[in-house]
Amino acid sequence: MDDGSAEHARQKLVAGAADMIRRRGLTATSVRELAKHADAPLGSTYHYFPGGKAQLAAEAIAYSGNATAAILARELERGPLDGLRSFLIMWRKIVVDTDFRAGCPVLAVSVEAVPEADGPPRAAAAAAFAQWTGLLAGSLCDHGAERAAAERTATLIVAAVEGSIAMCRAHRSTDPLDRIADSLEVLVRTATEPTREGAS
Amino acid sequence: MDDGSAEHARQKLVAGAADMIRRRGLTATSVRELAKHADAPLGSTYHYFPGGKAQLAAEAIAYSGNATAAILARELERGPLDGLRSFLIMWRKIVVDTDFRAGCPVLAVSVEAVPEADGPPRAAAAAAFAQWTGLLAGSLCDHGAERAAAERTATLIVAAVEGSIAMCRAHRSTDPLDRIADSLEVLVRTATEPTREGAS
DNA sequence: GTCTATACGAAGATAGAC
DNA sequence: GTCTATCTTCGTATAGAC
Repeated sequence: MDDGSAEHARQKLVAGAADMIRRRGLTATSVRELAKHADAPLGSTYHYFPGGKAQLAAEAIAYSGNATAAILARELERGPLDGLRSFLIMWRKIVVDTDFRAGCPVLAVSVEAVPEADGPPRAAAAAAFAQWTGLLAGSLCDHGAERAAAERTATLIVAAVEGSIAMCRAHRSTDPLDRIADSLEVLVRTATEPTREGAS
Repeated sequence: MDDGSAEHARQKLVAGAADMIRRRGLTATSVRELAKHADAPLGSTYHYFPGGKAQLAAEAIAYSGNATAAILARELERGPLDGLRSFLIMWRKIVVDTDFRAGCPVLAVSVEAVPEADGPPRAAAAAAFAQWTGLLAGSLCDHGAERAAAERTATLIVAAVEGSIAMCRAHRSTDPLDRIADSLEVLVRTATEPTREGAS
């Protein structure tokens, strides 16, 4: 039973790290405050994560990336267009619900070339981006898109969404996210109906 | 002549801040190291920038945003497509020349909701994004695009470029930036030739 | 195995010597 | 006006008591 609560405490730290990185970025996320927020002693943090902050960050990024990928994969089952829309709505909800104070932890880690962010955390960020891009590209391929075009479109979607999340936070407005929606939908339609043969 | 060298020292601090924020983000950029890098005593920093780190950061963001805008405006004179290409090449050069260790300082500030980043720095970031988007949208309008479509396309370009810069850093590869290029060019062509009437 | 107490350095900012 | 020396707080990480 200790296993259960111990793993729970560990998980709480990872989830808390993801949330804090999402808001402040990695450097501004202190292990101290993280432990306090998770009601865990500071020492426990280094017991669960011998690799220190870097390990904690890497697991937080992987956790967050996988959670997003799971939702994306589920929504993509209804087709690439529905997947795209859900993806946009999901991020929109995060920035709105936090009054533009939170964004994407994967993005945050990717723009901080601090020693502790290199290595595991950066690798986890790259894996998350690759996972999301791969899911989108796969769905586009499944719906008639050519391989190369699918990868290009998927990359553009991920890049545009990430960039617009940051722009929304800077502007304290959802306009950037809302404005890219239409163009991305057009791109998805174009990619999945290359010859415009009148698919459903 | 003291004016000249004093202003030079000030400018050196601003440029150094922009460079450091570009690489590490705002939180990991210390005023101490900044002063050392600019060969200025720590006290001088607070003499030039009474507002402390926040003021320094805000000026660094504005400086960087204006520099980018100046280049973008110049290249856009040859048309939106040439402007887009130059924009992409410019960012590509930054990430490649620094071995993927530097990105966009405006983006970095936008994803760090730390107290010192709110206020002036965040406002400067929003202004930079708005300036770039405005320049692109204006050029698209000048070349036949409708107002709303121009703004959507311009926003998508800025968002996609910013996002792909972060992805390039995470992957340590220029693939993301290279992959979005084609799609963005198609979007610009579509926006400026809405009825496909065979413009020059 | 868990956690308190602490080591050690660096952060932002300032006071006061030149 | 310029800058050195310092104050205070907070960072990561650990040692050693329970």
